[in-house]
Amino acid sequence: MMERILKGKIREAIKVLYNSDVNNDLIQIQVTRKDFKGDFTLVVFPLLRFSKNTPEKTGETIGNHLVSTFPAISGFNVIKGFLNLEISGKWWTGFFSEMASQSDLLAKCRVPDPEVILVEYSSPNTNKPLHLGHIRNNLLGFSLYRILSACGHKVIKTNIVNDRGIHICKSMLAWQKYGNGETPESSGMKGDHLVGKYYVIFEKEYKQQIEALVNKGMQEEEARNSAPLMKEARDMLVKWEAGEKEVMELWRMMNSWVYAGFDETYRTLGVDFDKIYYESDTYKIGREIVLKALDIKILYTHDDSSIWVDLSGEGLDQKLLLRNDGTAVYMTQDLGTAVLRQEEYGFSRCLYVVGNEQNYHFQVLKAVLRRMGYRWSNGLFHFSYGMVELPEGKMKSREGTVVDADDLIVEMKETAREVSLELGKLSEYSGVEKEEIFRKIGLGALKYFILKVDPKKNMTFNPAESIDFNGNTGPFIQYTYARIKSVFRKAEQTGIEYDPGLLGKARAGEKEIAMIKLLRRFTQTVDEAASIYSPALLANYCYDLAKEYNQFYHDFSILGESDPATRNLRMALSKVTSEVLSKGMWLLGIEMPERM
RNA sequence: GGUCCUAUAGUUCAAUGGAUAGAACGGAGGUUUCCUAAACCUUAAAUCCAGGUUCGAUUCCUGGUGGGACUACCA
Repeated sequence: MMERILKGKIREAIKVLYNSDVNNDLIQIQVTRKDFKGDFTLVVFPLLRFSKNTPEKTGETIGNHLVSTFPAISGFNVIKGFLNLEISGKWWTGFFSEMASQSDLLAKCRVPDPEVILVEYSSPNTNKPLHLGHIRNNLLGFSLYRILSACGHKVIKTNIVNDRGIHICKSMLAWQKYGNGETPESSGMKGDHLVGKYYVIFEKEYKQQIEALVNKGMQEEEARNSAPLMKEARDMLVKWEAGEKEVMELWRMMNSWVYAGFDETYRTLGVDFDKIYYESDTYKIGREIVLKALDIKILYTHDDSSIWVDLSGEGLDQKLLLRNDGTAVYMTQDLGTAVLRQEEYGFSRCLYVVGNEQNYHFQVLKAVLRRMGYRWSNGLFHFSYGMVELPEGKMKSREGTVVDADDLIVEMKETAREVSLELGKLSEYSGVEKEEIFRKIGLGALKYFILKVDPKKNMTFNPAESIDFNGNTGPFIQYTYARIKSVFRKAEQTGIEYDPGLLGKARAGEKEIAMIKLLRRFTQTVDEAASIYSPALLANYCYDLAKEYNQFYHDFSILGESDPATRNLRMALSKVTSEVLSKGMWLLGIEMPERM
């Protein structure tokens, strides 16, 4: 790594010039900004205390010393307090030959001490289909999995399905009353959508009952509780918890419909899981640990015998962990899931990909586990991401403003088809091939749009405008890739061969060196994306690289270049760029079409 | 009330405490006998306010203001 070498040389230089030992933190090396001459920049301000001189003089002195002692540095200039070091073209081409010959681009990213890391993502409710918010969740979770795996960690993708509770009973009850035995087969509906339909029917009927009661003079609060449908739903939950046969069978049947539907969505989205947990299993474990903790006086009971934890010492509140009837709440099952996972995998880190609306929940979860003495709770990390909002505000299922995941994916593919057919570049390909290309482009646009944004920020999705295929978009990067592939097809046709052996002989021009510099940043970007959990970093890197390559492609002929060494260099640059783009996008879960 | 997140061109997004705050879309204008114009080039346009720390602040700290979330015996 050039930065590290430079740091060492500069340390030596300061030792010799000023007879001082410098802390590494004070040697700040950065990539030289565009518009300035040079490759790496040393910020000299922090070193003035050693030189006891002006920034200009200090830069000058260090620059001169470096040029005379380190051959890779071919020159320098000092502007204000910035020492811009110029690295010789030979060093760059040398670096690039090495990179071009490497079979595994990510080899440098492997950490010396791999960890076992669990990533929990998706976490759907089984009473309604997935929506745009879940898409962000799934894409982030899956991409984190790929990025952390690329760094050599053993990463386990898990999903926790919220498959129990009153909300599930609502769909079940509505289906029982109004469904007339409708099934996914009989209706032709996707299972999760069918179940979601009955959830909506329940809410509609329930609302009518409340209104009727209020009109008879009842208070709204009371009406809400005494509406017949709600009573029936509660009865059903009691029966479910008691394991009553009929209810369990209905529950299993409708759940199986939902899971089949989810599986389809996951498949089209290109995400999967190594291990799926069900809340209906883990809440029992949660109950046990809560009772155990009560025995050793970590928790306390209220007058009504419900069980609580007092976290006011940690700046949090009291929190209920088990109801007075012994039934579990959300926190109970998450405690159980965490403990179960630790037993099964012995993870050192567990990432919860869950929206920022649950920040408080995860603070409490961690605090309770710590209180209970689980050391590994330190490794729990809430990967808190922002909401996806519509231009008119938050998505609300009650107001029907939810963007359905399946619909959106279909629309994306359709738009890709329209754009593509209009451009008319694919006429020679078969229907199947074309469909595959449309799919990759449509999904690529959607995925990139979501992943390029800093995860912790809320983002806006405008159905009419957000999905573009020009500019800073997935298809832009895919297009760059497809063009490179096209160059190599052309090379094959015309019999131009790429000869890596000639790389050493090429002299790189300014633009070629710019490309090399950018390519060099790939592994650093992967490392950083892993350490700060940010796929967005990688997405933006891929864009920068594609942008740079497009300029290069526009300004220079690759195959048309007559000098064999230069042509080879340009071909190598194209090849490595395509590999980096493809690998980078792969880390985001985005596929690349060979042509478009 | 308390806690957390957030505020950058008209819009959607960038910027390890560093130089002249980058892109894209949209606006205005231009490039195609040449490896894919889903591209490339030119151009106008922005750091919420007030303090503080620093040689240097969009970035860190404090206080405001605006937006969002949480503060459920829902999940």
